[in-house]
Amino acid sequence: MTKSPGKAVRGSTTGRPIMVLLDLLGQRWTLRILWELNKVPLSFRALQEACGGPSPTVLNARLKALKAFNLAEHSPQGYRLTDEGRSLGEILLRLDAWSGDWASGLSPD
Amino acid sequence: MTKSPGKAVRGSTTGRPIMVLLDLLGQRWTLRILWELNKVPLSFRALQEACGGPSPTVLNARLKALKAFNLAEHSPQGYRLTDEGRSLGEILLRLDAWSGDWASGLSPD
DNA sequence: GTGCTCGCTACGTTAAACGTAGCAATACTT
DNA sequence: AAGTATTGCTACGTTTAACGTAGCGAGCAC
Repeated sequence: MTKSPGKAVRGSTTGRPIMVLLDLLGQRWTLRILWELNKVPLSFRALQEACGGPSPTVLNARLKALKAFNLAEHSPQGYRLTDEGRSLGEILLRLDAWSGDWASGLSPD
Repeated sequence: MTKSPGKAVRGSTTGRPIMVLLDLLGQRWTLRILWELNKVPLSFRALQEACGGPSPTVLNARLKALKAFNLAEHSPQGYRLTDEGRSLGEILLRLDAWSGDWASGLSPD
């Protein structure tokens, strides 16, 4: 069974796109994979290393999901984000910017 | 041990804020909790229901983390986002907007 | 007191992720 | 052509995260 907007996901039966997205991004490694691929295309093994060593089992599962959702694809140059994936990646860059301010407010040195 | 920017997290030993953030948001229910609290403050039990029924064990663990990271707090009106939490919530609204376009591109009816 | 809701904690069970091993396919080397 | 390396995985037994139900102590309502 392939999850997609319109179908039920963990914690929501409505299948609203945002719920599907939150469910997808809430799975371990998904955000990190998007983050890494947003910087540069990587081979399976290179991606695994860049992420800090998730098991190939999970990595493959996540890549499968990202491909099914048209966010990533497997090119000759390795795995990379699609156009849609890159537009999502831009939001991740905002998270990065945000996290800087956030960190400087926490546990001040 | 309390994780915080500067300390190691799953998949990263550097403790860069973005890594801490991706780790936090990549835990199940965290994004959803932020999403719900970004709309309206909720009591523990109401939040649990709004999220679609995560176990109280996990919910409490997430709330603990969000409080430790100064993203949420427990007010007399229930759990709610801090100022910082709300600024993160704004980025989630962007995710919502993005997900609309994303969904319309997937599996066209 | 009786009965509510509230914020949890306990605890046994299921599901997700781990880590190591290894295989088939292609590419590179000599 | 034969050997070596790399790539993209799959298999599988183990550990960790999340589940789900039960229930407790505190506070308020009547």
